[in-house]
Amino acid sequence: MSVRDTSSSSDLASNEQRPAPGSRARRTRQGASGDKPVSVRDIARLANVSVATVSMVLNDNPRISRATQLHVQRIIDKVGYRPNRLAQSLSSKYTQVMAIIIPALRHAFADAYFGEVISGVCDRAGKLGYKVILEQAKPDYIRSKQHIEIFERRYVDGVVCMGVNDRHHFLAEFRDRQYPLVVVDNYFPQWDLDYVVCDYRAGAEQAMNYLLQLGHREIGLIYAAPDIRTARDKIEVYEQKLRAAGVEPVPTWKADGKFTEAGGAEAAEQILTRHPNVTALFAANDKMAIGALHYLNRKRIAVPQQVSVMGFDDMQHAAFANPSLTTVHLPLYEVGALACERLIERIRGKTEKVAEVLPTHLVVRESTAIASRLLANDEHR
Amino acid sequence: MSVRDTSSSSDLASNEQRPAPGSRARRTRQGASGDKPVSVRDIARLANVSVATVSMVLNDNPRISRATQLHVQRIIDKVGYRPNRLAQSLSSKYTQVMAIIIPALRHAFADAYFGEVISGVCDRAGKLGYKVILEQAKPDYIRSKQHIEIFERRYVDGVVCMGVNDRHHFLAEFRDRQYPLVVVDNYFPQWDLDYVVCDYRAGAEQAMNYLLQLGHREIGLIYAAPDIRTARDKIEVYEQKLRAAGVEPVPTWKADGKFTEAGGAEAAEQILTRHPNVTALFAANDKMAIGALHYLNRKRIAVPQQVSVMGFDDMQHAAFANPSLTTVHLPLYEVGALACERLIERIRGKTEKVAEVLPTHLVVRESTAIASRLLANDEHR
DNA sequence: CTGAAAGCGCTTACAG
DNA sequence: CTGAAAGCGCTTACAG
Repeated sequence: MSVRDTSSSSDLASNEQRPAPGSRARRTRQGASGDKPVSVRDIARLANVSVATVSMVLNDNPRISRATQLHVQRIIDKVGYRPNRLAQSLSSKYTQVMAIIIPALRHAFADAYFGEVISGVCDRAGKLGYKVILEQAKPDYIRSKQHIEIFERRYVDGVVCMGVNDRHHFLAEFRDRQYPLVVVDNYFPQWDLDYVVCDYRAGAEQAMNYLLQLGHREIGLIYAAPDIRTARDKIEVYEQKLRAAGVEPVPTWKADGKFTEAGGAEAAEQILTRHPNVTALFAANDKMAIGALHYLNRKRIAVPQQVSVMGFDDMQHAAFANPSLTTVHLPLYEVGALACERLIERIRGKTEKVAEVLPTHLVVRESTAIASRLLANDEHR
Repeated sequence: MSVRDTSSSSDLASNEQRPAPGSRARRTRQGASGDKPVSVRDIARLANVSVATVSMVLNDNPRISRATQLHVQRIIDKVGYRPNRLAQSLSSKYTQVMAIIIPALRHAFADAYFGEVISGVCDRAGKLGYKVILEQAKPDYIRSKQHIEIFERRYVDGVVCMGVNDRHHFLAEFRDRQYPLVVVDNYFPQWDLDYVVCDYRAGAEQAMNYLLQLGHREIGLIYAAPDIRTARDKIEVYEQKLRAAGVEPVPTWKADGKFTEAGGAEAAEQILTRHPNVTALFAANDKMAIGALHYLNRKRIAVPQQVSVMGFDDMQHAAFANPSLTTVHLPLYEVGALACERLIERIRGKTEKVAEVLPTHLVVRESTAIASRLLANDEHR
């Protein structure tokens, strides 16, 4: 016992003077200038305290006296010491990293919808001291359990999932393993997951109320992705609102636009070919609405004089469509930021269920007008 | 000496039977089910080999015999063992993580331009076993040296920088410290940095050649960000090409559109108000071109009959503008993917300078036509 | 070809 | 309030 004590304290003493025994020529990369980066041990030596004390100063441990705190901090600042995060994470329970998981869409990040949410997540994460990694959940990513691996291999403390639908059963695996997860802009009554979402029902109501008030009755719906709960909400509200206005919705007033411009154009064509008396098109996102505008322009159908077009999302370019797009504004940036914040609270042990719904509002621009059948003159406006 | 040996081997022996001494009730979080995750030691025990051997199997070390390799691998697979990446990174030199740094634009990620590049980086990184973190380089991010910190604190092995301009002096700091860096879609003759870029000069030439061939002579330029080298390239080519065609460019044919739709609309207004005889507008990106289209539509100036509009970038929505936009296609996804790949090679020790230039091509759509002054009838097309 | 040991740079009970 | 020691889970010379 005493022998070990002696040997280890002599080891320690020698550490003060020169590099530890085994570390002679290892690791030459740090800073590429060849010098080893400064460590807790260096600070401890300079400050004449133990490494434990330095560590506690670093972590604002209240057990450290104000005097020591200041003394050690001054040295840390002077030397410009930065604790190695890998070592911190290995010792502590946390990596201070979260992942944004988004499914495998072609060039997914090029979509302004996701981009807005990502911006919100990243900004808030940065403010709260977290890093964000980006994960694309392609089918074989899930199959090979890589979404679980990022937790098991200690890459992240939690995940934020966006663009997910009802068939993404992998979401339930996070819950089963108690890995912190917040779903963004969607919700899953069947799986009991935390979520932060825009109020899609209210948004759809605002859109439909406005179109109905303008006198539209035969209203087409360009929907998409019925395997997404919030997307179904829009469809349901559309039908409910028509019925409430005394109009029985015709099934073929609807067409799937797949959330793309091309899909929106095709859907508009389908609906208007089958029902030339439709006076308004409600698209479930701005991209499809812009696709519809494109089709209508090409067919020389005047917007909004002959057909009104209503978008959804209020992406930045909606204001610069020709004509500019009336749409429903979604607080996507805020949704991302809030999801990030709630996730961090979960990681830190908060147990209350997260179920936030943020309000939307209508933005009236130039693609909507009074229903043409109410006017003597189609050219009006 | 013999005392230490004895005591440590008895420690070791006891480790085989039960958790290590100090680890009694620590770390209860892993998997939240309470059980400690399996480690190299567990695998070593199960396979009857040393942890060194397991580690070497994990790292495909060729010194391990084929038989042991297979034997250990089978056990790893059976148990579903996943090495802790934090521990791996702490021991080895690499984190297998790279950062994408992009400057502080409002909701930066919502821009399709950046999104395309990011998609390329992420896809390629995933294939090569790297994770990607997102960093926004706001002014005080740089001021507080956080871009250096991600290296010093061992968050990342390298960075890819996009959206940077000549005043971003922090780029040189990466080079000075020999931190791996690849600049995406821009280049810095003054700083000797690795880069992967689209051929902006060739792209601008394709655009100008086409407009000139259509008979346009008084061509407006909606430029932006002259502090970006590739953006200046477009301006230079525009002037060179005009002169080569015998036209002396008038300074006020140019206006700054700030790379936004609103800026593009304003720039178009400025140019056409001052020079009503301008027959074509060349915008340095699609967003500004769409802003210009918006202004022209509003002013009832027919595109392309009265004024042609040329974009740049070929973003997805360019095809759905009204009218659809003639533009220059940029291989942004490929640029991102290649930058990622070259960065990883750099991280792994390759020393050759990276200076890749990827080709662009013209995409002719409906926003351009023969110069109106050449036609008797302005309504033609 | 394989093993024992030291080390990576932190944090955290534990003891005082 | 502070220090000594063990531990986090890997990798890597070094020795055989």
